[in-house]
Amino acid sequence: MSAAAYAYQARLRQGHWFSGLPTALQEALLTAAQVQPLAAGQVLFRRGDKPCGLYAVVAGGMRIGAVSATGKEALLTLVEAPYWFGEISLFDGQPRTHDAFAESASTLLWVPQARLLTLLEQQPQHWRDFALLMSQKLRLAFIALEEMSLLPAAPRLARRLLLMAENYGEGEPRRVLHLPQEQLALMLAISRQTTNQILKELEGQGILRLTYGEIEILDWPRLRQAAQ
Amino acid sequence: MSAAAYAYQARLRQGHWFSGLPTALQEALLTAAQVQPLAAGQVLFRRGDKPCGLYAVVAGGMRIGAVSATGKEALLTLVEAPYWFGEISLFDGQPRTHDAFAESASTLLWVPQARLLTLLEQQPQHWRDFALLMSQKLRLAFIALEEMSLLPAAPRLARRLLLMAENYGEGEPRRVLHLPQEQLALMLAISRQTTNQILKELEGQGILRLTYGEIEILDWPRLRQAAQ
DNA sequence: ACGGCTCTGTCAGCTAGCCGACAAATCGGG
DNA sequence: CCCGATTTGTCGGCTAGCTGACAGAGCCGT
Repeated sequence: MSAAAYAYQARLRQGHWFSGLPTALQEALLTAAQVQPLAAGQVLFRRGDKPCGLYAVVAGGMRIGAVSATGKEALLTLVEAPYWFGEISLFDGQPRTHDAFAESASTLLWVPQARLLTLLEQQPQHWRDFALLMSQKLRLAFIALEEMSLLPAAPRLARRLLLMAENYGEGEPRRVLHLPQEQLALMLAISRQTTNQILKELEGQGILRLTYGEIEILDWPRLRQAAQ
Repeated sequence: MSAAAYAYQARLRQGHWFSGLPTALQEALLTAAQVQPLAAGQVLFRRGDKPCGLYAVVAGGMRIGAVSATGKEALLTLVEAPYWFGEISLFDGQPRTHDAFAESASTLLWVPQARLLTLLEQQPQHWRDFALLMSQKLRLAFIALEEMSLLPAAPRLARRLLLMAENYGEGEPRRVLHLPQEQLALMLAISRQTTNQILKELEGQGILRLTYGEIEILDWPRLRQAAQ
């Protein structure tokens, strides 16, 4: 359809999942995709919304989380390019599990649900390829659940930093994480104050450098060590 | 192959996932399945094991969990008939995420990996049906993660009791849960003592009845209320 | 019916991490 | 360049839930 999506082909190929797809499916996705720009803070979908298709972050970043009945926020992840999400509702047709909104001005590729389903009707073997996305997330979720019950706050924080720096396995490692400590706290389910305390401790050891709204990783091996 | 698996057809049809499958796939699964009895405590697979196929509990119960490097155990779930598990490794071919062993003397149906893959090569549209299993688990994992960060121990425990009584959405609700408080504690990542305290509190309110190794649900509406 | 095992019930500290509060630093817009 | 908003840094008090310990109760094999 819109050839505009092809502009991001190279960026997407840096991702683990996309680059592992058969070329024909890569092509089909790009053909079906539409470019969707988002302003900072703009909502893409909310928990409970109807399925609307699959998305890829190609620029900027998305916050995926949920707000509880009592107003407390649980942040699941903060993802950057090249990262695909939204596949659960593709499979089961059930409502969205989370809220998604742009962390900063961002660009997404959007593959509408109907086009995906048409594609999959013609090429049903690709269901497996999309399921692969889900299996990655299920593995990550299991790991997170387990760490939550077994590890104290400090190593959990270190692990999360490493995971985010590697964009959850997609893309190249980044040295600088652009996120406020408050949001990191929400992801780890620890308070902002405790988060700050642990970060300061790591900075004191020369492992991190903290600046306004940013965390820079200075010493990867020792950060890995702090993650146990 | 072995017609023995057909003996459990009716039991499996009580499950949400299996009963929703196309009849042809139900048949194919039963044909491909082998009956596998397990003694109490017997290990089915361990974290890190190679993929070996898909399993269904048809009698007894399985404990799914993992032991950390430091020896602490995190129990993910305790599942009873009719419940299917083991599908993640089917999709990505990666090692098992958890340990699985029989809670009591149990009977499983085992559909070997190779047979499944052959079946899926011939009927690739069924990849979606298996992915549905995964989507259910991912949704449950997300809910668990969120509750862990947002809810205090007591409502979390109440929710888990309800979930287990409904066997995680599969099968009919059961009034009596046969599990020691210690195991419930491991699932919720709270201590055995705290678990006991909360249970006693609920018993005092007439919501539960506690006996040796068992928890009986007396008042469903009020348990739901205690779960917020 | 006895002894060992598992499970429950309940103490009394202890402590990790929460909460509220507030000052200081940084950033962006008019 | 100034003002308001956001973020960081750091208190001190509080408390939910942990740890360890131990008694009693139910169950199972011999």
